[in-house]
Amino acid sequence: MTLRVYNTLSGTKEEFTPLVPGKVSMYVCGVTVYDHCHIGHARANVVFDMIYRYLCHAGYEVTYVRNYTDVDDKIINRANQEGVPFNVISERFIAEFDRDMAALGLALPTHQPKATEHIAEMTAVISRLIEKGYAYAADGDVYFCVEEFAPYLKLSKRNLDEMQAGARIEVGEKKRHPMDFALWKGSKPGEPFWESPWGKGRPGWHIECSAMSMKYLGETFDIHGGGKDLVFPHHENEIAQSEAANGKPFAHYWIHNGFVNINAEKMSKSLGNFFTIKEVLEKYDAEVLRFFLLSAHYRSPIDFSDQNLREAETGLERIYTTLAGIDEELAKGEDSTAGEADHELVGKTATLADRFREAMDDDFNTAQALGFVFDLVRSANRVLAEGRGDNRALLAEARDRIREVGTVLGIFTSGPRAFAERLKSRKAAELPISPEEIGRLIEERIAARAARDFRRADEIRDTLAEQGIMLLDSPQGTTWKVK
RNA sequence: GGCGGCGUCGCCAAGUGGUAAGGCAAAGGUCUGCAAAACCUUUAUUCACCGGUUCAAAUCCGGUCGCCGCCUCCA
Repeated sequence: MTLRVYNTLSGTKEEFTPLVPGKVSMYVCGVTVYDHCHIGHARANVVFDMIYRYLCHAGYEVTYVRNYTDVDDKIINRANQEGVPFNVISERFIAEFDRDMAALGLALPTHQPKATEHIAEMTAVISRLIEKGYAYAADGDVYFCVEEFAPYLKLSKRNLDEMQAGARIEVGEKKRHPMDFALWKGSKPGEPFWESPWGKGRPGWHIECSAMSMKYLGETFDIHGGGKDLVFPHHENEIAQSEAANGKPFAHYWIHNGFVNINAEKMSKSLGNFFTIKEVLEKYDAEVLRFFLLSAHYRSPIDFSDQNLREAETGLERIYTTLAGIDEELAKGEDSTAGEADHELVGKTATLADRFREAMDDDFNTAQALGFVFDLVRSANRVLAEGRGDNRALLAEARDRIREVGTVLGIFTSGPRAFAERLKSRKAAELPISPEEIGRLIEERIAARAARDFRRADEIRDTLAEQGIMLLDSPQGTTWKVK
């Protein structure tokens, strides 16, 4: 089975055929670095990280480019508010972005170009557009002439007349057509600027992606991605600039991820209903967040709520519990006897990689892929519960298959014990009782149980339970966890 | 107003022509001094509603209702 990808351009799933066999070139729009990232940014970046990892896993040599938009109105505004140069703001939030992405366990893209380091490439594209009659300079600004580019709006599937009827467009006096967009903006006093054939100024938003993708990936490349909200105008304008300048197709496959919602409404800065990545990571483990984001298909909206995050946490814990159980079983040694291998577990283990690939080949269906993992987990748990000391090699195999899937999705990457400890210490910090006090009560209970004073033992269990602590008895002793 | 998407068990979520994955929650059982975890069993004859096409539809077509997104910066 071959990879099939939903292409926004055609509106259908298409078989994925890269330009150069065995290689994939992919450009994803990064962030404008003027503030901390929110969960919506987390989703977009986790989704494309997953796609990147899967393409690599599928054997492609992938060149992945993700940019930083480090000059723009919002950055300048913030810099003015704080009374600092714009690059102080952009550098600060580039560092914050990098920190957030590292916390989420993202692989680094091949290239992470910054707009301000590619001004020359941009002015070159703009000059070419003017020469070809697709753009015009007007009093220090340069605009793209949308009427000159016939396929304009082919990605968002609109038409110019209707867009105008919508009439929320400001008719810039320098523009010939109200939909024309800026390639270059003449700088006002106090704004950062670069020299150009049209005077001092700075690039428009869209041109950086055209120029940088061309530099790192060529005039035509395979995949261009970003959030759904970038379809219009950003990606539409990129297509116009690049295809007009080069006379060649731009990106072949356009992939857009769905939004993160809060109460079924889009999370966004303007609505003010957003959570930053840092806020969420104070409450939930990064792997839990990642698991949650991948538990729905990347194009569907996903609703962010405490309940959903907690469910994701419980689900992920279930998988880790199994991995821990397998490790414990294996610690007991080799297969005890040459017993018969459990048929179901053999089957589920042997087919996981294929089923995973099938799900992922169908437009990166991570939700289905995780369902298959849970299938195998249940089989493994059954064998574990049956105390099959004769199936250890098989259990080890199952664990390795689960881990393999996890590597591609960027989850199950911790040791099971480390994961459990992380969750525990995170939750313990919110408890009304100290771990020392819990330990003391556990000791007391052990003594009570040894004396068969079950009444006192249960009293202690109940007291702790009231404070959200569950005691777990096992032959190895008593441990506790936070519920 | 234009364009696009969605509506599947109490909740989350796969499934896009062949007779409803998976997770969470819930109930019963096994295990346990009692618990927890884990295992086993149960939980949608039905996929917003109404028509139509088909041997066959959650999946295709038409209509209705509801929700959301884009059309302005936005992942």
